[in-house]
This record gives sequence, C-alpha cells and structure tokens, in this order.
Amino acid sequence: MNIASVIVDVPARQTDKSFDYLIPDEYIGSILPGMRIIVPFGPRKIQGFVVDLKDESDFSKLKEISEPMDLYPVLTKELLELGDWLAEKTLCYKISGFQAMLPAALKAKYEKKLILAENVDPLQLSLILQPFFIDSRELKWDEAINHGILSEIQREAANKLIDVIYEVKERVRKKKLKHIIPELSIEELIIEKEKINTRAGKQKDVIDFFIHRHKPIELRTLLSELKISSQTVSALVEKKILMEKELEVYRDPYQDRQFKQTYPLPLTEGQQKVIHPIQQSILMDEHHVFLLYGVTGSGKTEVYLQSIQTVLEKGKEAIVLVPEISLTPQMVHRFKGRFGDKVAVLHSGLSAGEKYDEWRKIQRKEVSVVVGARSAVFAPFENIGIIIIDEEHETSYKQEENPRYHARDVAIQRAEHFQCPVVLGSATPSLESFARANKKVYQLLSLPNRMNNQSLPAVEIIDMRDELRSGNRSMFSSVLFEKIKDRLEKKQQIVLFLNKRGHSSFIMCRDCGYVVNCPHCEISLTYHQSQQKMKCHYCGHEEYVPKQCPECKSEHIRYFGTGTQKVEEELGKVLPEARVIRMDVDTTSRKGSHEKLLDAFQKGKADILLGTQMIAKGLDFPNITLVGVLTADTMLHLPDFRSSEKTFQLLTQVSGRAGRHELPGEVIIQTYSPEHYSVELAGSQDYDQFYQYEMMVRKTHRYPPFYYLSLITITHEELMKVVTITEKITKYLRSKLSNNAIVLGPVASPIPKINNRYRYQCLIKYKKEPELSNALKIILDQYQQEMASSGLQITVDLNPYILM
DNA sequence: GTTTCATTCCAA
DNA sequence: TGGAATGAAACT
Repeated sequence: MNIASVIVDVPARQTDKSFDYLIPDEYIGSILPGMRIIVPFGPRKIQGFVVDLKDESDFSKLKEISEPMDLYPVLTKELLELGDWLAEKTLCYKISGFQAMLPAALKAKYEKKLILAENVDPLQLSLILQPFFIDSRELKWDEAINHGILSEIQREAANKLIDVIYEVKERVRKKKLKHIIPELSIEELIIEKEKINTRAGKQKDVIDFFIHRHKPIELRTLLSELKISSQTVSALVEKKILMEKELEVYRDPYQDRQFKQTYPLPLTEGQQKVIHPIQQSILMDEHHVFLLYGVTGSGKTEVYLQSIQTVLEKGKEAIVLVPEISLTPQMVHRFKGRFGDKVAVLHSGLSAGEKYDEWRKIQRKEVSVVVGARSAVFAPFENIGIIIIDEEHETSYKQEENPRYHARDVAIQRAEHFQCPVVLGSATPSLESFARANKKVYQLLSLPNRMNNQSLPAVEIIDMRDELRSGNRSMFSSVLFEKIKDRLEKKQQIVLFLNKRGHSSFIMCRDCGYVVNCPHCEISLTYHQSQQKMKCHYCGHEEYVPKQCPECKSEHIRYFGTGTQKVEEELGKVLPEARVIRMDVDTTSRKGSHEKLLDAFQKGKADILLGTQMIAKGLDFPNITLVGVLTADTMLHLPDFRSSEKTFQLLTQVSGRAGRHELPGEVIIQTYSPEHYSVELAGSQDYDQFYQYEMMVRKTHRYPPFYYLSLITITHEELMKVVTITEKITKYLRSKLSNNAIVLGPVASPIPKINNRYRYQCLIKYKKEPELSNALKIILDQYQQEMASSGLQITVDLNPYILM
C-alpha cells in the first residue's frame, strides 16, 4: 500500500477526480485515508485529501507526496463517502464537499514566495533587487509585485539565482500556553523540599502544591493560585525540580462559565408517548426519521435531552442541530447543564480558532454531544446514536453556497449509515416534512399540549387599514398601545417583534415617486439612520441621503417602512417611562452582547424587548404576557412560493413566546392583510388547517412538496450574454427532459442585477427526471471554460430555498 | 522576424 | 486554480 489516491485542492471540473501519488518510504503506514497532505501538482504545491490507499496505479510516472499535514485523519471513512455523496447530490466538487465538512481552520492557505537559491549571496543579484534580499533570504511574491520588480525577478530566476517556492500553510495555530510540570516524582519532591532554604517559603509552597497535585498546570493559574511571582517558579525550574513547557490548550469559549447541573425531569404523559418510539429506535439500532410536531412550549427539548441520555448510556454519540439565531445562551445552558463537559458547541459566533478547538474535542472523542448550527451535522463522530434537528422548518439549514446541501438530507444520510434515528422537531413543520410524515415516510409524533396544560396565548389580529381610516397613523394600533400601557402598569414584560432592522426601508420622493436605487444592483437602497446613509444590502454600496429628489428636485422626501430603530424612537416619544431593549443585528454584533441583553431583560431591567427574527425563537421568560407583532405582512409579498409558509411559521413562533408559565399570554398581530390565510390561521394557531390550505396552493401551482425544484442562475456583466446563454441552457434542458418536467425560463431573476452583474434564471419543476443531474453536469462542463475566463457564472441548486 | 497577448490545455 | 504551451495579432 504505497500509493495514495488524492483529491487535490483545485475546485475545477477537470481536477474533480483522484490523483495517484507515491507514498515515500518514511511515511508508509502513517499516511492514511482521510488525512490532509501536501502534494506537488504541476509546478506548485497544494493541499490534498487522501481518499484511498492502493498498490497499483494506472499511471506510470507518479510523483511523491511531499508531506502529511495531520497525525490522524481529519475525515473518517464514513465522512469520505459522505463527501462523494454530497458532490453527487449537489453537483459540487469533491474537494468542496470535504472542505464543507471541516472547520475553516483546516483549509489550506497558500503563499508564493521568492528565495535566494542555495549558496547565492544577495550581492550577486542586480542592484535593484539587492535591498530586498539583504535582510532576509526570502521575499513574498505579493510584495515583489507591489514593488514592481517582477521582471527583474524573472531575469534572476532565469539565471538560477532566485527560486520560486509555494508554501502550504495552516490557517490556525494550536493555542499553546506555558505550563509547569514537576520533573521529579512525588518522593523526590518531598526530599527536595527539605533541602530548600527555610527563607524560601514560597518555593516550598510550590513544591507542596505539586506533591498534592502531581500534574502539569498552566503557569498563570499556578501564579495566581499560590499568589507567587514568576521568579519563585523559575528558581525551581533552575534547580531542575520543575520544568517549563508549552502545552496545547483548547480555546474554550465557555470555560469560565458555571453550568448548573440539571437532572431529567419527570415526563408528561404526552412526552412519554413520543419518547418511547425514539428510545426504541435507539436501543434497536434502527434507522427511522421521526417528525416531532409539538406546539410551542410543549417540552420538546426535554424529549431531546432524555433521548440523548439513552444514546449516551449506550456509549454512542449525539448531534443536535439548532438554527443559528436560536443558538442562544439559554439553549446552550440546557445542554451544558445536563451533560456538562460532554458537550461541544459550534456556532458562527466563535472565532476560527475556537471552532477548531471545539471540533478537535469531537475528533478526539472528548465529548459525545454536539450542539451546533448547520455545519455541525458533519461532526466527525464514529458512533452516532441520534441526530436531532430542532426547528426543522428553518431555512437556515439550507446552505446557500456550494455545496448547496440541506442539513436534513445530510442527517438522514448519516443516520442511515449508523442505523440510528433522526428526530425533526418543530411547532410548525415544513410542508415537505409534514407531507412525508403523512405519507408514512417519516414517523409522526405529536405533542399537542403545552406543558402543565397552559393554554396557548389568545391572539388578536388588528387590521391596520382600519386604524389608518380612523386617523391613527402611528405604528401602534390603539389596542396594542392600550395593552402595552396596561402591562407596564402591572410590571409585566412585553415583546415587540418587527422583522426589519435599521430605520426605514426605502426613501421615496412624494412628488414624483422616485425611489433611490443602487447604481450597481436593481434594488432600492435601505436607510440607516446611525450614519445618515443609504446602503445596498447586496453589494455594500453606500451614499448620503439626497436633500432633494434627483429626478424632480422636490424637497418632499419621505421615509417608508419601519425598522426597529424607528420603533424605538417612537416608543421613547409616546411611552417615555417604558424601558426598552432593542435587539437586532446592529445591537448584537459584538461578541456576548446578545447574551447580555437577554440577561438584562430576564432580570427585569427592561419592560419591552424590541427585536427582529432573533427574538422569535427559544426565549422562555415567565414574565412575558404580551407579544406584539408590529407588521405581520412584510414577508408575505415577497416573490417566493414559501412566503406564506414562512409568515405562518414566524407568527406562530413569536406568539409562542407569550404566557409560557403561570401568567396567561396575549398576542396582538398587526397587519394590512388580515384576510390572508397565513395571518388568519396563525391567529387561530391552526397548523393543520394551514397545512391543508397551503398544500392545495402548492398543488395547483406545482410547487414542493408536489414537485421538486431545480434552479439554474446565470450571471454576467453583459446582459446579452446572460440572455443568450440562459436561452441555450433552457433549450437544451427542454430537449433532454421528459414532457412531464416544466422548464421555466429564461427569465430575469427577481433581483435582475447585483453588483453590476445581470442575473437570469431557469427554474425546473419535476417529479422524476433521472436525466436531470446528468444534463446539468453536461451544462456545467460545457461552460466550464467561459466560467473560468470570461467571468460567466452558472450556479445550480437542486432544491433551492431562495429563488432570487 | 520578434514580441505580446489571449486561449487552451494540463496537472498523478 | 496557476502555469506553460500554443497560436494569432501587433510591432520593429
């Protein structure tokens, strides 16, 4: 086994296959599948993944592997196979599949450098180059370009005075801290202690410390614990009693946190009923997909926790996926509290280094539970006993860049391999999942009642058009306003929800209707009050607010739409006594601020929590008795077939924040389209009826779950090019697919231009098209060249969630 | 006849 | 993806 099959780090069609390399004798046996290695590829060196070992190759002239990058494989055999599966299912490159499964820290960084050839003195170089090589024998390629000395370099490279080398670097270093280790045994330490001068009492203390705790300790901790200075320690190091050593430590974002240990709570009858089949499946090593459909506050989390308990008792591991925005401290607390050190947490708030360290805890099997966002589904466990996906309907489980996978599909694929259950939990399951449960593909488990049988909050829908007619032009209906005042008096808490951050959404001239658009994208700019600027959320373009209309020179400029910031201002005006905490991307961007704000709210330091999406989930505070949704329909009119579903889900989730404990809750939903079924049915909290209705709509319009979707988006700077290519692709697909497939296009994307690139698309609706995947591959092959050279972009998404 | 630029091909 | 080889156009 001295030949390795390697997938190289070149994301391109032609290199999307394994290349064979010889393993140098010194590495035979230590280079294993799943490891990262450095290999020569053409003239340079790059990273690769070993996918297989073999004795023979079809190629005669094999190059040798330069060096391994890992001591142990970073991908297990199962993950290697999963990578192939990902590439096949999402039409991505294998290398992209592998990289998606690993923390970003493990992705290679490349550096091109120039070094003086061996035995060459800098003075031998041309005068221009000498200063660059006097101090050091190497120079970064980028610097050489910046100094405009490239041609000089090339000349000297031809003379063999300078070599060009390629370095593959690690992105993140393992964190190392100075530790102190006793160099002697306990017995020897006791003897040494006696020898120490009585005046050096501190030194004796240190030795005593190691007699009682004979293992390495971080220098800083030692110093602070014994209240000594580093001199004391270095004196002992001098005497060869102790030793200093750099030891690797984990960056643990939760290390200073105490988590109160919790114990399994007695389950309600309903919970027992649903947990039984899950535990059965765990114990029997059977693969099933369960859809746990439980209303908000029905105690799904406790079902998760106790299922995991069963898994751990079997000596297996658990993966829990939660949407990024609900990966709140509260959520983490519940898992850490129950399983303590056995839990690793992965989410986007961690630095690359922290993520890497959490990941390594998993790799080394130091933990057996992972709680994390989408990518945690790839946790490198080798003995998975359950995969739980909370808030199953959340769209954030779909990755919107390559590889465009859905965590639910990956979870099911992995669970099949490990013969273990998948639990999809939600109060408002996605139509796809619920339909599958109805078809008995998934097993449906229902928790129809809240814990302690509290009733769901009473919901009232307010027609804002009536408010307008009766002269109320504020953003609070009179009903909501009265209720807010009432709660303030009663010292109860209020949550106000608005799914738009910032101030106003767009700015329009009142006289001529002119709306300021982004010059690079075909979309209106968003007003941000803090900087008095208008920004484009797609390309980042910024400009100042015009004082007069650029079109008709009118000065009547109106700000439309309402953002959290504006609501906060207004609250300050009409209810100056109310203490408000605002939570949106702007106020929670700094690390830990999210937690701080929630903590303050919990401690009653504010009466009103005002926020965007991020407050819709997971909040569980006893004192919240009123939830107000300021504008329920902002999402409703987006060009997206899921907008009704999303609206229903969001409204239901937000409503679920109220009255989860003793105090009953009330919900006020303000809307301009009260008669829309998703608003109306969210009001009556009737998922089943919503499901029926929406399924009908989907059926008539031929959308999922009745049809599969695939979306091809073509972008280029020139409109003509985009149109012709989209036309060709559409035509080709029509010729390849059956008559049952519906090929829509070419049409301009809902956002027809982003960042000066025109966007066209082709949407395919189909039930069964075995040729589709192949046809798409051929298309990607066909345009591969143009995509590399002329800036053409073609993205293919099998099962898209965003149709823009 | 030489240089320069763009395009295509290749990598084990 | 980066680079080398190839071929065509521009330049002396």
